[in-house]
Amino acid sequence: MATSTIRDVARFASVSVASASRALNDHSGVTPAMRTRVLDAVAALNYVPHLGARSLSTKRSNTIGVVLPDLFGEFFSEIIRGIDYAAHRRGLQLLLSNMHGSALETAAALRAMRGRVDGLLVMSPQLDADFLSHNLPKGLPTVVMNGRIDGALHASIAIDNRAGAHAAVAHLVAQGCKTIAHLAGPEGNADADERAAGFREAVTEMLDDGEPLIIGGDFSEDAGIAAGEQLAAQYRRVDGVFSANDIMAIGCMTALIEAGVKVPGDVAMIGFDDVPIARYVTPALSTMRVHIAKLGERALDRLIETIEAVETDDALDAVAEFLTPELVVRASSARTASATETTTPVYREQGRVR
Amino acid sequence: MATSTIRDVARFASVSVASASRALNDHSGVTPAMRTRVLDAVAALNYVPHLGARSLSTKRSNTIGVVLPDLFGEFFSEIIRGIDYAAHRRGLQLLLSNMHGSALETAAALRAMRGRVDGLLVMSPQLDADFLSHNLPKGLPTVVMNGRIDGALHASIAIDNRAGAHAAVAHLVAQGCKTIAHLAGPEGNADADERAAGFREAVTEMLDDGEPLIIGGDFSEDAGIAAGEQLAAQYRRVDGVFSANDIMAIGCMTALIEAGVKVPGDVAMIGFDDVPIARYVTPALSTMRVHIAKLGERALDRLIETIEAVETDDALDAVAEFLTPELVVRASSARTASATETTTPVYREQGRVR
DNA sequence: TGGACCCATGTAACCGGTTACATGACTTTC
DNA sequence: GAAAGTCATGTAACCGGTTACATGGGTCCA
Repeated sequence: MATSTIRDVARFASVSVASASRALNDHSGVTPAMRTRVLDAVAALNYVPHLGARSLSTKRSNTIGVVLPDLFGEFFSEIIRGIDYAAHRRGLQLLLSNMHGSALETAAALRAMRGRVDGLLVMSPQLDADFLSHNLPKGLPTVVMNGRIDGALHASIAIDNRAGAHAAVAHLVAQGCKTIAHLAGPEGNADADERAAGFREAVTEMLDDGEPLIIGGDFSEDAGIAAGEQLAAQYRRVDGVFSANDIMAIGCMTALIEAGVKVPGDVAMIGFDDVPIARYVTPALSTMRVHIAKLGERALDRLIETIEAVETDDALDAVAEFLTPELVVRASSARTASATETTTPVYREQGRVR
Repeated sequence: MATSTIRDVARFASVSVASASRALNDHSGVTPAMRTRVLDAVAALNYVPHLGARSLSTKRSNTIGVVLPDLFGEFFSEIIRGIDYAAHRRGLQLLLSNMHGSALETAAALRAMRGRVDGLLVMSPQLDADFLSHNLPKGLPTVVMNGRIDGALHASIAIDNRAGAHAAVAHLVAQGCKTIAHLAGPEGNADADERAAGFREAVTEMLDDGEPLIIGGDFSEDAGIAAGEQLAAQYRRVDGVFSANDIMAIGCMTALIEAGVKVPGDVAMIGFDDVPIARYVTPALSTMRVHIAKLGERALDRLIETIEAVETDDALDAVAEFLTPELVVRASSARTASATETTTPVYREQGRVR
């Protein structure tokens, strides 16, 4: 049985297509008799509306486009979860497009959204504003997630990496650290760069000797291990490490401990992200928790606002919004017995989580 | 500037819409002159084709619908990653629809795919075949992932949970375990039920006393902890535990160790899934690795085959395909020093992974 | 030179919905 | 009882593409 159209339904019920459409969409001014006739026909023919056709004429797809770069596992699922949660509440669907690879391909992915979505959520830590404004289908409401701030062209929402770095350093200092090193992420990655910048600022601000000590990395566990080995071998003693992400922190810890350096006794360690593994390693890793699902959720909410603003012709200026990471203190940074200093927003765990 | 249509392009280039369309789609029989005129117009107007309209007339959306239940983090991202990987290779996009909640809602999600996708990937460990065949838009190629086998109605692909359970039990037996308990997942969940069934079979087959010992659980860490406490307190000594998933296994291990029971000394432990955390806990958790990304990838590949078969009117019967989990031996099950028995497909790690 | 053929281009129908507007039956009102 | 108003229903245009078929200019060959 070929799938049936609304005209089939209309014919079967001996009414016009307009009436069928009205009955289906609960329009006002439809006789109960008419409604039941149409619905009977729908049931008889097992009719399912063709949403592509519908959105062509209504100019509404009830779909949000999501364009993401290649993301590390947890990050990806969490951001989608957040977006999906907010989308689901509103009966929206998600058109997903991962962009592995070239800018050309990314441009194609963005174009491919035209006429299929009501709005766009783009995450592009490595793409600049210029590229975006050039390749985004004009007139499509867009919210940029976690990207470089682009001069009020689009609404954006991002992690406040600088503030996070500050809080991390402040915590280490409060633990009594005097010489703090930063294990950096890949250069060119916006998050990594901002965390490094925040680290520099915080260190020059809070420590006297103030020579910002930065070790290169690339977010991988191996980079962390390399850094740990390097630190262990080094003459100059570092007593605190702020890693740009948790994975490197874990690698670094492993290498340090293997080399006989005590964590947190000799070196206090703090990461960034709060990946699930962080609380399972030994010692459990202190970190700056990034509520990544919330980032996605908030992004979708703002996108909806933007879409509605466009519809009502309200000018809504594209403010940048930030989510502040929260300090999570665990064993890896507890150098002093009185490790109960309170830095800005502190989340202290009681026992097991979840 | 309102976004322009192909008619605008045609007008601007002073040609017909048909010619414009042909030029845009690289059809044969288009003069180079014509082509450049059209492309110039496209550039001048910054035209981007409306893919919704295109798919309406071509009956091809180049999009695959993906309907998933609420999934635990890693699982979700991995399956999407696999699907995306295979989809990306073919220039396909993904329309994502998570179904939290009711069957009614799920039915709606499935219907909402009509006219927007070329095929459907459905994962439904808790839905039965009847429901599916009733609510899937008829005539839409579909592959069921990890669901109950439904009598050749749709192609399906799933984890071979039975085989996995067998392998796990066989491994424990090879380690010298005499009394093995199964920490089960939630009843009604297909994966959980199959793993429990496999456990029963394996135990009655391999152990003499053969009374299958099953502890209820729900895949959560808390359930694992409860089970661990129960086991530690119990009179009858269990010397091996096969948990229906890793999370419960970890909880169980934690509770056992806390109660003074040695793992693997007193009780050998093996999980299922191989979540990333498994290798970070102490002792590292032996488990049945499920290559979940591959499941998604393979599902998409098969969906494409199905779609192509439909197009060429080839009858392609709906075979069920299985992915066999591989045994990963880590510390938690290494009871004997000579813990080098080889069960079916064994993956033995050398040092750190990734 | 004229008919057959080729081929680039144009015209218009179509995909499957929605909706502005026209129509006509039925009330209401004086 | 006719004019005005209401309201359910139908007709047809439209959303923005693609494509079957018609058209007509040019080449080829007898």
